[in-house]
Amino acid sequence: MSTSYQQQHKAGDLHFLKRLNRSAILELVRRTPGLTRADIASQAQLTKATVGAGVQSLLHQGWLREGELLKSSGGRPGRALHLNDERHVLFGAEVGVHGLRLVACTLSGQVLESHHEHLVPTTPEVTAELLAELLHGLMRAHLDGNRRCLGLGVALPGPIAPGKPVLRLAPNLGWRDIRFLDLLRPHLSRLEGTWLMDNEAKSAAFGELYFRTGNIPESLMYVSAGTGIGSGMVEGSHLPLVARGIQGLAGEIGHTVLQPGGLYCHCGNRGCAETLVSGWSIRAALGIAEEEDLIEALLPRLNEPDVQTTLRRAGEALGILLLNLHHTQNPSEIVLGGSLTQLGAPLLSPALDYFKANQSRLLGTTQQVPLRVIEDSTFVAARGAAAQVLASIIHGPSDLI
Amino acid sequence: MSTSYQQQHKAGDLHFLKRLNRSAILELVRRTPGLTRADIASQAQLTKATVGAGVQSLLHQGWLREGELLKSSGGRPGRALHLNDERHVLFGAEVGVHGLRLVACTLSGQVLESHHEHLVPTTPEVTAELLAELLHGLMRAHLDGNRRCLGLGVALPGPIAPGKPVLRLAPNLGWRDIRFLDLLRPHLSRLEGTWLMDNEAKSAAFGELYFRTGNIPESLMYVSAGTGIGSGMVEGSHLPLVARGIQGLAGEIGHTVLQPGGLYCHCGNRGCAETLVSGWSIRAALGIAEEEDLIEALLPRLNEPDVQTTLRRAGEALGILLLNLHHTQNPSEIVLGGSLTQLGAPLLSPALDYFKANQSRLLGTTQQVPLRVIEDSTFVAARGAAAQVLASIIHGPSDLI
DNA sequence: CCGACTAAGTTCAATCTCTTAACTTACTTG
DNA sequence: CAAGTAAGTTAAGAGATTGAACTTAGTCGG
Repeated sequence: MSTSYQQQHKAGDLHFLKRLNRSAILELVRRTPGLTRADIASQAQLTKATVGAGVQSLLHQGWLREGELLKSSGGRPGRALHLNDERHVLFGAEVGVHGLRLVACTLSGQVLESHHEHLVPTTPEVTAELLAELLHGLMRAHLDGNRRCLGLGVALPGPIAPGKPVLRLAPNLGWRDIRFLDLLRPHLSRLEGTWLMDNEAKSAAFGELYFRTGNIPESLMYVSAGTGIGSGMVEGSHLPLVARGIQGLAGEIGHTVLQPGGLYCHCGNRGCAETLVSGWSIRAALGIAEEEDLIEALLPRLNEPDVQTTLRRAGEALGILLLNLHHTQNPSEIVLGGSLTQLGAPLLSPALDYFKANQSRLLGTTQQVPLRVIEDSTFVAARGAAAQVLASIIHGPSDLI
Repeated sequence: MSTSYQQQHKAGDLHFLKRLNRSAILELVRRTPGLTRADIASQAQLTKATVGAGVQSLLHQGWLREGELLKSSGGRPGRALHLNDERHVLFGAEVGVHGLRLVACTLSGQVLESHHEHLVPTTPEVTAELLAELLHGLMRAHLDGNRRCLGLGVALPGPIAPGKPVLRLAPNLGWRDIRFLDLLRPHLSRLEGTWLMDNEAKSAAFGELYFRTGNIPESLMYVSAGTGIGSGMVEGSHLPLVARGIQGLAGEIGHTVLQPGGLYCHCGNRGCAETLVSGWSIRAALGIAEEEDLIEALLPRLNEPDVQTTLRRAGEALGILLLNLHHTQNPSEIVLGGSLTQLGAPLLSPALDYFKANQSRLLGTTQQVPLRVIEDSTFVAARGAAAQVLASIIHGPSDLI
């Protein structure tokens, strides 16, 4: 699992304990807005006195705010506590194959502003400079002296070296071994806080789990179907961890083999999932040029038989892929995003049908794993990267809490 | 991930902190035998005073023992610390399709005694009674008043309901929804400590990672190739967590689809990995009856062309399975066990060759993921279940530390 | 309208754990 | 054999949580 911010703390002192309790309080309110001090005390197994002191300091530092007085249940009514969305800002960005996406968002994950710049990234250096410029615009608008910047997260379309901020490979950008944050830093010296980068599907998965309130799934898998196909798995409701693998290859489901002896993939192997379902394989099957936008080109053609056949076959492969993930990692919830979801039923129905028909074969349960499709996932990864910044501060070694 | 013993502690008091530090000290010595108090202090970021007090209490309770005086490096020589293997005992058992396996082992994972009872389990009740009887033998031999029993772990051949001690399904035993510990308990009232049960591949994976000393891999996947085929994934060197999934289906790689439209599997779906590589599919392909021991039947026939073809095809499927796991979860290390490994090169060479040939395609690195084959994995799962007992005590809410 | 009741939140002395700093122990080196 | 160095111990002090008493702020019933 090993997320970058995971505490190496095997042991701790009193200061560590204090921070642990502060972050536990903050987490409880984050996940269940409107909790009272008394609720926190009973849920976190702390005394009223400790919670009182902790809440006091979190209020003072602008992490929490007091809300309405709750209905009394016979005694003194409790005071609702909420995240204070006014005093901090998180920045998230995604470098995609077809553009840059940026968000500024609050502690609770509310997007203050987003921006989508359509372009085909060229070199890492030029892309970093452009992204920095766009980020400057967001910073000007939201760092007005009232808000403190907590940091920047960048999502990238490829595996990241674990432990090091290095993009190992982005086949669809033609990039390899890029220290993208280092390219960004000279242009953004005034952006303070935590800087991090991650794979886009992993950032997206993290954000989808982390910003949720109420009933939190134990784990969540995000499947990103675009030019390539990748996934991110997040587990643990308290401190969600992202599965990375020793080389950052966890989630490279596009290169799992579904058809032994099948078509050659750009990775050199045969029968990879991406040869069956991916933006590039659909382009290849239908002869759509790189310059054209795949979705725009296909949406008017969905009634054509060859388009339908291609999408149905791709959808069937996607269904198998989803079922294989179910039997390999069995996430509590699957979220399907990426540009291909915009193609709708012709692609998705065969996938969802296969998954639904087969997911309960082993156990014979009626319990179904929820599978949610996000039609517009434009900012999901960028927002997820911002979520990772917040988590790194709440659970990491930072002293802001 | 969510192992049963994972602390729900979101917050803690001073007593919790003390236990955390004690368990950190114990973990450090466990992973690096021969550490001195000074080494622990620097590695755990604690002061000499805290470590001194912690070690004192762990010595007193029989967890640690003082060893030899180390070579001085100019000043007072440090005193080596080791796990005390004399004062505690862990019991582990596995209910397999072809027999019961039991071990008694020490804190450091050393097997004091093991027993393999060849039989085909009948009903859960009868099996539990027999297992209890065999365990009584081990208890008599090793609970001599000098040792305290820390608990019992039972490994079972099927998915376990997460959070509940229920075996959801064991297709090769014909069992379903069995509370095996509840069946065992009436016969073993004198076996004190933590009781737990888990899937055999998950127990095996856990034990292979947990009892290792020195350089610990960040994660480890155990692939169990026997009558069926399953896997277990463990991550995190400090507190290793076992991936289970929301229904306990994580690791059911035998039912990932490798051949769309392929043969029917007993689960009802088509083209599952188990239809290509598993004890039962090899039996089916070669017409070997259930009554015969598969390995004994095949070992003399390895030169026959149809046996070679069958095993080569199965091996190729196993290779694809391993590569898919590499691209889905990317473990730091893969361990291959289960009875089929005894078939040797005819099955394994195609698998290992395919994996080695393809694992570095994406990144183009020279770094290879180590893949180790265990020829005799008889007691791996039982010992792993014992490891899980130890972990549940060191990291769990128990007050023995 | 008012007093009894209940539960939320606060205050403060007590308790517990870690830390700092001085001290003791034990071996190496010249 | 004395100086030097590092391991390990001890005792006073600092800091965080706790428990109990207390204050606050509602509801409920007469």
